Amino acid sequence: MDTTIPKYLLVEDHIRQQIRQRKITDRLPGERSLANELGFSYMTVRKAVDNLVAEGVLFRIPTKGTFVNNRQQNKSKTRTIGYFLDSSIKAGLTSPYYSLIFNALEKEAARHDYTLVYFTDSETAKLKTILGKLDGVIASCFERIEHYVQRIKDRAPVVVIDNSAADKSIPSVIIDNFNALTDTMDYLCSLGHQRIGFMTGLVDSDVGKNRLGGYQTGLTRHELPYDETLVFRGNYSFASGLEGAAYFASLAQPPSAIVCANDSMALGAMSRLHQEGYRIPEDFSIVGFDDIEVASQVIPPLTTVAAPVQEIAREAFALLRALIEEEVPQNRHIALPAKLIVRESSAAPSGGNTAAA
Amino acid sequence: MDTTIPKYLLVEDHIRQQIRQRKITDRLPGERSLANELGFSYMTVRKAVDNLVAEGVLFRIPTKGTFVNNRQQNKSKTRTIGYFLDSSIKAGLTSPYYSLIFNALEKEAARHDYTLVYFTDSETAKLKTILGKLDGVIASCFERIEHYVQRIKDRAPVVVIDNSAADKSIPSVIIDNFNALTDTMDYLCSLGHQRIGFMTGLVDSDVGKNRLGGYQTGLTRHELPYDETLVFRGNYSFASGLEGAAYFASLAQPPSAIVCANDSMALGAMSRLHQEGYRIPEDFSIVGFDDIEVASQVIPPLTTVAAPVQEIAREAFALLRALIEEEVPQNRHIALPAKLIVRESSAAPSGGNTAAA
DNA sequence: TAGTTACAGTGCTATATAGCATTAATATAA
DNA sequence: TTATATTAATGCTATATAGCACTGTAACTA
Repeated sequence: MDTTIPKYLLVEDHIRQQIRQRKITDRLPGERSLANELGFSYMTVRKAVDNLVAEGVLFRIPTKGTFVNNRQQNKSKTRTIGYFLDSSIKAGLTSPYYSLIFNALEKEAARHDYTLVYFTDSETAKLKTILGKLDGVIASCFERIEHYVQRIKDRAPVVVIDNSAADKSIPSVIIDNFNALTDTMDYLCSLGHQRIGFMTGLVDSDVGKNRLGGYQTGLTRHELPYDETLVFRGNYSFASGLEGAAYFASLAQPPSAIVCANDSMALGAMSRLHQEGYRIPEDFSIVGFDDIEVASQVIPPLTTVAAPVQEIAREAFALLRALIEEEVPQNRHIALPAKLIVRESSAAPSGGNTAAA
Repeated sequence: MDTTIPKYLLVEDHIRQQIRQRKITDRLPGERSLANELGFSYMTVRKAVDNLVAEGVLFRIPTKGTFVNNRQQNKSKTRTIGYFLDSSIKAGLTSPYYSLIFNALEKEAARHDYTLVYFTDSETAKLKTILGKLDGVIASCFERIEHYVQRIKDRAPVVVIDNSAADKSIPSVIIDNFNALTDTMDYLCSLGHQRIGFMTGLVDSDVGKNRLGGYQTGLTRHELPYDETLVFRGNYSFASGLEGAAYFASLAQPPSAIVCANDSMALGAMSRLHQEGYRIPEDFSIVGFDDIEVASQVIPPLTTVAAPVQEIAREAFALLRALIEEEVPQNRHIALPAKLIVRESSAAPSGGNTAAA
């Protein structure tokens, strides 16, 4: 979000990819033609090549060309694996959800006698240092998955969780967000809600898209119209939950229920609605997603979809182990169901529009 | 024989010589001024400096300058340091405070070209594996500091933060909790509060003791009696904040202000009091500790003591670096002041008992 | 006095351009 | 055929310039 990727890194990644895909096996195109081809300036491409040479990926023979260095590293088993969190969600450590994930992963690692270490985004040089000490990596990336993962992949096996890369060769473990949301909609409709608001997360990511998609499909399944004014674009933060709630409350026809793409926003929404004198669930039913620790403690306890963190950890770890052992996993892409947990923040609408049961 | 020496090599040699002759001992002139001084272009000088940085002769701190790397290479081998979090507060990753700390540490590490890795409690065998890959460790331990630290100490230098060990040879960086609390009490008393409740954290630890001690001393300074019923034993969790608030509200003579040993409890307290129909700050003034992210976002924004996380990170890192380089730090125990940030969750008591200013 | 704003300095990225040295292939000349 | 020049391609060095992001400080304002 804030960090724009330097172009020379893009070029590096591109070259790496070409090598990985065997499109380049020995000699690279000349620096100038590469520059033309990619649309970057000569000096930029040169810098990228320089770096790769420094890394040992490539080597140069003056007047002849630049070549791929084909000798491989030996992989040593350190029995340590890393959990990587994209810096764009590094504040994500603040996000209680990632704490759940981390704890679950650690538990799983301990069970298999692995040690888990957490690290986050850093420059390639440091990444190299770290990866040399790890057998494998489990990564949470929101955006630019490929950017990160490709760089890691050269050094260690990777499994992505909670998101999936366009490059389908990268194994992933995700939540079935779509069906979790249609379930939520089924539940709310069965209570009689007919105007249901949705507070999105970051809709660039798969997670965001699928939760929104589940909401929309849920509406159509129950023959409810899709109303743009009932969708608020949040960003997963408590603060945006506050905003969103204020927005919904200000509508001429406010919804009777608000579905939030995560718990932090749901808590923010409850806080704001409370403050403005509304009662929950009488005036608004609130539903979250993740089931973070406070969700069950807050008053009223939050109805939310429980992310199956332990299962995610288990599957991700199993996948990673297979990759480390150079086995071929049966299934490289796993989607896990998530279950709605009904607590007290949701109820039938009191506005009297109780419909079908 | 006729091979002309590249200018950037001349520049490199020049810089090397300056360092050797002690004409440059720490900070280099800026790249631009160096270019002017030597009569070469900026990019040429930059290339020379780039190379020296890659060699490890120099290191850069963006926005600050470029510096001579005086440390011997063999001391710090991995340029990776660990942040250890006692498993008793491992849920602490859930605790937003430790996220703040972690982020601050990482920033500081990056600035000195170190990589930070997070790990937590595990058996000695694994601890050994990890420590072999680290140059040093910064540790947060609540209980049994010695237990953990001694085991780490054999393998790598350690600095403890937010707590101090009985063994005074272990360096530590802590917050001046005591004075932070007396400041808080001064503030509340100046508003006219005379019955002030305190919600403790875990009182086994230094942190817990000193915050409680500051509260008590604050009372006596303002000639207020120490009343056991006004002290609730919490455990830093949101849930115990809920409990504590319920307890205070149930008293025959409830306090007009509640000081909480951290923000999570303060948020829990606000939630509960809200729920029971009390207004904040009219019925209860609430003060927290830490200044976590949501503290400023919640309604009403929370008055709290801001933990100086960036300073903690800076000092801890400086101490650790000294230990890694086997220098003798001037001061092995550092206490940093924390500042009260007044927001809207605190005000003069409305009960009419406004006393001395 | 305390908070805010503006600015200057730092390193970082990016591009355009110009010419050098070396090599291999090709064309030309003996 | 052999030798020599030409040419194009490679990587390498060098400079000028423009703007970004971050940070600490100095000046300003409330």
